[in-house]
Amino acid sequence: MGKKVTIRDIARLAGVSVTTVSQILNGKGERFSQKTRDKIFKLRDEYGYVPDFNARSLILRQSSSMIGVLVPNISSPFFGTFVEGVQHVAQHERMIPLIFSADRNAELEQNYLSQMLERSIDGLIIASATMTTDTINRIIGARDVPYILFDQNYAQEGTRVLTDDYRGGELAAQHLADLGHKKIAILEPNELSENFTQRLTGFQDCLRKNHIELDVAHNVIKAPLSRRGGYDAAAAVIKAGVTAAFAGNDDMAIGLMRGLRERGVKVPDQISIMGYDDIYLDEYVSPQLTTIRQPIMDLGIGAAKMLLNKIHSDQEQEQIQRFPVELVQRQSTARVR
Amino acid sequence: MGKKVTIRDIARLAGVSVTTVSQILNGKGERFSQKTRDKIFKLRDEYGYVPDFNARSLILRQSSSMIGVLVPNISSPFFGTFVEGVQHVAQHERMIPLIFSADRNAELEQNYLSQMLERSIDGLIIASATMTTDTINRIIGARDVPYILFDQNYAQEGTRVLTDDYRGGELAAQHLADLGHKKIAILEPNELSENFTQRLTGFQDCLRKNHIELDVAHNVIKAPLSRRGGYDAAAAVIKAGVTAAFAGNDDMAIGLMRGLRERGVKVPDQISIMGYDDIYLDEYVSPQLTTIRQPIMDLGIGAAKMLLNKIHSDQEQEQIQRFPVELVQRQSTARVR
DNA sequence: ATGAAAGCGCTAACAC
DNA sequence: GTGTTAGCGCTTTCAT
Repeated sequence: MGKKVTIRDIARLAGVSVTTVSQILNGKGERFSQKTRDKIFKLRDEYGYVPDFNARSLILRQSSSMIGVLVPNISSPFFGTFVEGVQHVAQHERMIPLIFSADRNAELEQNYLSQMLERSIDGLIIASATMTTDTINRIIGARDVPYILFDQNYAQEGTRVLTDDYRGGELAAQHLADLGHKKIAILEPNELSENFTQRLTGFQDCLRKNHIELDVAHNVIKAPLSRRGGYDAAAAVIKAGVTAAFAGNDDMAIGLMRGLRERGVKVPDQISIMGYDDIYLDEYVSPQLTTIRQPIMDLGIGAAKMLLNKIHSDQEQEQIQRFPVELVQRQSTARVR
Repeated sequence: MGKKVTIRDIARLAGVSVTTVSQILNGKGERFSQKTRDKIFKLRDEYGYVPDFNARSLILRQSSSMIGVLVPNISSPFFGTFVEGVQHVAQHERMIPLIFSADRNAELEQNYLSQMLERSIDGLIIASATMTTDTINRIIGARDVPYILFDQNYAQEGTRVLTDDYRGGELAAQHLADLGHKKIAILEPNELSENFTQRLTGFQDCLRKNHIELDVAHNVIKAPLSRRGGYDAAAAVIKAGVTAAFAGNDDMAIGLMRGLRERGVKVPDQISIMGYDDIYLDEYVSPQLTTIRQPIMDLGIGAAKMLLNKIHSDQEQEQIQRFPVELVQRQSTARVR
């Protein structure tokens, strides 16, 4: 790496003290002669001197100015967009986001979490598929690191950004009910994180209100929350003999549509499909996907702002920021016939 | 934030010296009595003591163990997947990737670059849409930070991972030629980065070999490299009266297909569409997209490995790692009629 | 078995 | 105008 040049090297080379160099280079050099100043700057450029980040932050007791972001899957449109929102806010405050994609792997998640903590991160945004608040708190330990929960969590407490999942479920159910569907299937993940529980409760409550019975034994289909998961569940959906299906998220819905297409089932003519999230792809698949929109980018922005706020104000109090959802009606749902 | 507990606090609390604490906590405490050791560990847990990262790396002269990754757009399937590849390798070596999505914004890119450099990053992977190697070198300055170039760069030099873009262009052209297409349009971005130049040269050379004329004046359509860009270019493609179009990347192709669909043009019956990249969506759109496959995840893995290698071995020598491309034939292309 | 002391590279009171 | 000095929190050599 080539030995690093230190402030002392520069001082020696210039025949001045380190103070002089330090002050001048930090823009506090008014009191030094122009000649000295020029010399120092010249030397710095010549030798490519850069202050050691560690030494500097050690003495200035700066925070690391880093926030951690833990998501299941950065290459998904949903989390990719979310992260862009976070990054946008962070950049604004010259905070660096450490982004980790842990692929729903518990060990990896905890691993990343520890690594971030070691680096004395200022705060965390966690969309963990596996960790409970207990686990998180245990790893954080006595450190005073604020965190914001988001999306897939097994938590009913803690500061977090939420969307109105119950309402989202209702909107979806009402939409299908309005179209006259009576036989409806649900695709949901094996482990129900809090947001899914809400969403499904809203969905089922609303069906009931419309006097529609959900055949829980046959029409609640478990599948991974992914395109692949939806794709593989196509057979089960067909077998269920339903006229509509509500997928856990858009990825899943898009996979399901592909699976149905390959089996010769027409969407929405034979089966209506609803997703959830409103990822940017929805408009590009065919038929365009009807879904419940979450303001994904805003969620990222909101989470980041909330976290920064918490970092700066140091208030213990639990906060919850709630975002609205809405029905986005496109082409994958139609009146039953 | 709560005052941080230092090693001295622990030492004082335990009634021992800082040496004792340091040694024991760093697993070099064999020489101390079991009783002391227990006491120290207990105190650490009780007070949540964690060594200060800066102080520690200052004295241990550790590197930051961070690598920077600069991409145009983290929420795109292409770069998302690439980044996952990078992260995979980094994790393995306990390196932390700093991931920045700069949205093809020159100022932002340089900003991020500086920020990373300030934090004495160990190396960089740059898929910059705007910076030349000159700009990069200028910002890096005298620092000895290795970097790997990737994808969109205006560079014909420097250590980098490449795919055989010329060959990819050829494969695409040959495929369309084989299907009997004579009237072909190209969708390309306004600024041609090196990989695009190669790709298009390969494409055109191959057309020529097949005695197909490309009407450069009308059938080379400029559009942003995005779904939106492709979507908006649909009218121009129709107007060009071609039987096939080769889009700059899959995102663009997917947008284009949507645009054509909305205008009642059937793909591939009326117009065949080819993309480039083989992002994971290609199989989920309808018709499934024919494309030239780049091994995206492998590129990420390769770039990261190469960078780590360069960081550790400190060799100046320019290296190039080349990855193969291949034709993936799906449903968006068909024999002309 | 334990500790004193030096020093990593830097900044900032406080001299001179 | 410029330098001396005292740390920041930590690890490590070398005594004791």
